[in-house]
Amino acid sequence: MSKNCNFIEKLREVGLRPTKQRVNMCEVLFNREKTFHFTINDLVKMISEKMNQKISLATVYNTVHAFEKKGYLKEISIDSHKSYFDTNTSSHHHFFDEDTNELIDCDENDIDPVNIKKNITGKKINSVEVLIKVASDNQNQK
Amino acid sequence: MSKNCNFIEKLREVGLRPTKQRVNMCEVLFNREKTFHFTINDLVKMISEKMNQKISLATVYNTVHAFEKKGYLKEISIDSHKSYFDTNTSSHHHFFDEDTNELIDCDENDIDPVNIKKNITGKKINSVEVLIKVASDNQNQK
DNA sequence: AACTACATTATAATAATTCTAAACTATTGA
DNA sequence: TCAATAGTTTAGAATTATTATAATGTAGTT
Repeated sequence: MSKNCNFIEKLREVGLRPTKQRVNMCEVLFNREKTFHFTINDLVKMISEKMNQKISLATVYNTVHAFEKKGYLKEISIDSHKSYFDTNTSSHHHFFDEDTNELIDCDENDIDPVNIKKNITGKKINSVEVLIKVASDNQNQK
Repeated sequence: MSKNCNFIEKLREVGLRPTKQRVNMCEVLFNREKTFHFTINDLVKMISEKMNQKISLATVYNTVHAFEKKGYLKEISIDSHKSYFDTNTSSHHHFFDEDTNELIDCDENDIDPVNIKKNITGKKINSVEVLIKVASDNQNQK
């Protein structure tokens, strides 16, 4: 399990103690080919399964927020009831499939760079995010 | 108060009964020069002041959602803790000032149209929204 | 091994939103 | 005009999501 060691190192690098829960969470979140989008609920289930034992909800919240603060995760808010986290923390955009409630990364080729011509005076742009909501062609939207 | 009559008509048009609460809410929301951005909490306060009496929280939620469903309001979600409503329901983009927690409409001249080159197969685009988070130039972001 | 600081946990507390059912009101049409 | 009725408002309860608490546990250091 040299991957585990990787995660232990990575956690240490950002000043997070590599506890059993955090390493397991890393396995679930980052040991994948593709970017991963999830809700807290999704994650609790997956980690419990992976660890084969309960994990405290509070721990998942704490750890997700710790990862977010350290730049391992990014929050993507769809509406007041749907908040996702994304393991891809680079600047990129999203499709949201309203039929399946699935969040999908935009590929660089999917969308041209957003051209902001005029910014608020005296302010610096911290992020630019595009959210494209899609749904089945043959049914009513929303 | 011919404005009231306007609101009464508009409510009727979309099949909402023009109750005292709804008309007052319309006054607060739509009787303005500029687009208006607000949270539910903001709104409860403003309506109570306007009516000079309490309005039930449940009514505000109900009515905001009714207005949203009928296309009078649009929800803009910043993150899981900050959800705004916008009286400008046309397709447009936003700046979000992280210093002041203020949501600001992008003018058409502020940003070029977003060019989506490749959509999810078999899906129709329902909306495209850009959110530009800004903050003071001279202090740390986030 | 033992100390210390940080993490985890179950549970309680808080906050945001929705539900409920009783009271109320706008609309309809006799 | 007035009663019937269907939709609306309300306070408060219920639900859900998230955060706080404080006791226990664990990683890192000596």
